[in-house]
Amino acid sequence: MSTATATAPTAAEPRRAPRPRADALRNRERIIAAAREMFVEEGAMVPLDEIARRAGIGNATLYRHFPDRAELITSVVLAVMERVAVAAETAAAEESDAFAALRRFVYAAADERIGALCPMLSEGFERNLPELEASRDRLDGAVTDLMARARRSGQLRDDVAVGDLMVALSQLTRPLPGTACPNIDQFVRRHLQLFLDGLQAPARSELPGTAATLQDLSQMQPSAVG
Amino acid sequence: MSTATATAPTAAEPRRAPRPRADALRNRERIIAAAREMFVEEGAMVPLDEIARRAGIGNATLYRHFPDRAELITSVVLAVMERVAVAAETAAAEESDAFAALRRFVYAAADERIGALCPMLSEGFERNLPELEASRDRLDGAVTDLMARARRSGQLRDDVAVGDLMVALSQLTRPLPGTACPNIDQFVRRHLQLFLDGLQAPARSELPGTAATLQDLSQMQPSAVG
Amino acid sequence: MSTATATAPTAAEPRRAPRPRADALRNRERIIAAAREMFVEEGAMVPLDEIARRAGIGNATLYRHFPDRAELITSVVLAVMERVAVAAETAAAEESDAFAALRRFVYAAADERIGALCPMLSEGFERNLPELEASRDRLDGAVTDLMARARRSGQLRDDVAVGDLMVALSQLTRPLPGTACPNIDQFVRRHLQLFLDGLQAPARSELPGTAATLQDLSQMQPSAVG
Amino acid sequence: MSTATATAPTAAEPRRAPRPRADALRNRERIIAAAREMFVEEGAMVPLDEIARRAGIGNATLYRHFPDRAELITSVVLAVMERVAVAAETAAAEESDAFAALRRFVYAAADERIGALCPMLSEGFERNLPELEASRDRLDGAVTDLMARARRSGQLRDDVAVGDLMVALSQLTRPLPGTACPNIDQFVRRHLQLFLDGLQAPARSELPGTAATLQDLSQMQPSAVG
DNA sequence: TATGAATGAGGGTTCATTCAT
DNA sequence: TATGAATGAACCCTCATTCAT
Repeated sequence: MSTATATAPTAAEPRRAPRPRADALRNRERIIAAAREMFVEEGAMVPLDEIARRAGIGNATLYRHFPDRAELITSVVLAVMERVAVAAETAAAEESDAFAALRRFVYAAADERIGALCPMLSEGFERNLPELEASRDRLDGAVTDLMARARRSGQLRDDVAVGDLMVALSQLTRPLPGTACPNIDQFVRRHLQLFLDGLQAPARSELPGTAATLQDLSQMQPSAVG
Repeated sequence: MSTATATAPTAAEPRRAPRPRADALRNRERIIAAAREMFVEEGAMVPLDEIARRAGIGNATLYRHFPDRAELITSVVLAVMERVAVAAETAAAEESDAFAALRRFVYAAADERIGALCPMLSEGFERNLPELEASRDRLDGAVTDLMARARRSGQLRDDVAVGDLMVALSQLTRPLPGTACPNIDQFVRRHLQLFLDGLQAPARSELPGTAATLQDLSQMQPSAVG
Repeated sequence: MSTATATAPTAAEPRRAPRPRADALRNRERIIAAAREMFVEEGAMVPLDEIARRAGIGNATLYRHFPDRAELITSVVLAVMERVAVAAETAAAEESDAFAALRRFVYAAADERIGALCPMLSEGFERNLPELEASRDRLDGAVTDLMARARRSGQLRDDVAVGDLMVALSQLTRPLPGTACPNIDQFVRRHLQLFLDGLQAPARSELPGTAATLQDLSQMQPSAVG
Repeated sequence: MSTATATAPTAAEPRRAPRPRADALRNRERIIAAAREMFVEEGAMVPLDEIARRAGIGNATLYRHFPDRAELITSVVLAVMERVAVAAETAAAEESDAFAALRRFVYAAADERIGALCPMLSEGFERNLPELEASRDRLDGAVTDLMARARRSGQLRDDVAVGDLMVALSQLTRPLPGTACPNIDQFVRRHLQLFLDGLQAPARSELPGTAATLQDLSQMQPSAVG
């Protein structure tokens, strides 16, 4: 990326990414914010024109920034993942009790609408982009640390891994398409808490199957569909 | 279902429902079965023509049986709800241990693809149809019984209600649209087990909000959307 | 195609092309006719909606018959090629003088708007469809015969082949996109006549390059485009 | 072009055209060159952004020089017409035999991609611009001279005029849109030669219709289109 | 002036729904 | 009744053109 010299292009580099314009950047952020909201509220299939309208821009501008829906979804996923990773790191840093930190992260992730990440498990989603893998690894690392600490303190059962937490968390907070009823949130909190209780040590049961990391999830290939 | 008596036309009602033909009934069942499969595999927005094709009938035939998508969804929800209610009753009848019965129901509901019920929470879904309410009450009653019994035996925490279980169950087993990866099932089992562990008494935390019945969920009105 | 038994499907063939409906066939013909006119008048890039409107049908109906523009172009090319082949055979049958037959064919082809065939030389046009090859071979055979006869009678120069005639004929009669000026036709007649005069024996010059058949033209692959 | 004197601002005309900057002129030429190439390769409907990119400039710069596609086409037509006129004059000057000069011109025009002139016959093309008429007259004059000389020498038939030659020449060399197959050129040479043979005296037939000048062609108004 | 970005209008295509056989 | 066909509305996307840097 040559970030150091990026702002001073020499004659040897003729016109290479000549500094993104301020309003373009602002538009890009607006689009991602609008898309995140609408993905959460309406599902990943909302008309892109609606997103553009919510972002207050023309439809073609959206296409300039994100050539197709996949690109937009990827960018939203990236943005959410970053925010959730930050939440995990913040929880670890600011909470002294290990399980309290885990709980705080879970609620923070819900607030960040982590359910918006679920399109990344869909068919056709490109899981292997470098940026995405980097962000995923960052999130994975932060949550792994949170869980390891809780496990060391004897509060988290041994037989669960990051994948268990993240997928259940995503599913439990997943938005109902077409349902923008705010009441649902209070129920989600209860489900999360019950799930957290189930995560506590000592384990009250033996889990079927095996634990999974985020990488495992990323590797899962969707089966062919007729 | 009780179709035998319900449709028997008396002499006083001249031809109100002129006897559904055998093949028509078979078609109706085929459509519902195909729709349930495809809702689970592809989401509730699959093209109706695809459902018709999977059911092996013409598209217009589908419309004869179900005038629009909502009708079809309602019928599928009804069918699933019936099957899940039966599963609850069976679990109660055949399992001696109260929490084992609850667990068996949870897994049976997962097998019945209870996640396909989630469209009933969507905007535009008509929750107040008599048939639907009857079926919902039956399911509610059966699960309430299961939970009451488990609570009486001291195995289920006091602060949870049917709505908590059913919504979380639906969410955790909810299919990923466009993702037909079978691996996901093994993870779902783990999540359900962890959730069940969180349901056990003694309660390991104090739940936020209040417990909800299925009736409460049905009353929730989706907020207006621009 | 099993045309003989097509109207009486046995139980052994469950629903295989259950007889095309009369109005569907009529629509198909209307679309092809409208498309041919508009391709000739406006070029191959006319909006398909315009074709549908000219054909007096809805736009989606056009897509039911021809899934994309390529399919439609292929069908139009086929139809024109058939008509032109018939014209060649008719000219051969009804004209006693060999060169007169050739001339009659050339003018008939112009009247059939053979210039509408030119899209078949465009990039992305699928040249290798069986039906297309059959039609092309029929046309090639008919014109080859016409030319052979004229050559035997000493009226046609030896160094020209079917490809020379057909491509020049297509180009000279090619419609000007956006130009529906009828005056142009009288000029086209002059050009065709001049070209025919150039085809007469004895040859007034030595032609560069080599003669080409229609097959040769079909084999030409368009080079990659940046 | 006579740019030197035409744009020299006198003291009486205060800054009517404030001296075109060197790089602006260079850009203008680049655009025309790029447009000519792409019109020939891809047809007159290529996206203007593509032309700008091929020319190595921004899209808005193209619009500064040519407010719309029509202006650009006009300029390209002008440029090509100039080059073809020069070719005609050169052929007349350097070739002693009259018909050889005509033949040389025909091939030179093909090399100059005279087929790129065909948009000038399209609907919406503004034929009556002074510059265009001047250029057209120059070309007309040069070709008329060539033909007159060949006619005087008894090598060119009497019943053809400039319009016959130029339109046929344009059509026969016209590029196939989307087809950049180089093989076609060898065939074009054959067609041109055959056409030239048809032009030779003595006339082998009587031509239908009447001969046309370039002016006649310019006068032809496209008929109204639905 | 040259440029990247923004935009609205329009074309291609799909899909829920209706029609006619 | 069951069906293939027809339809228009809506979505995605492109492109000519304008705006702001």
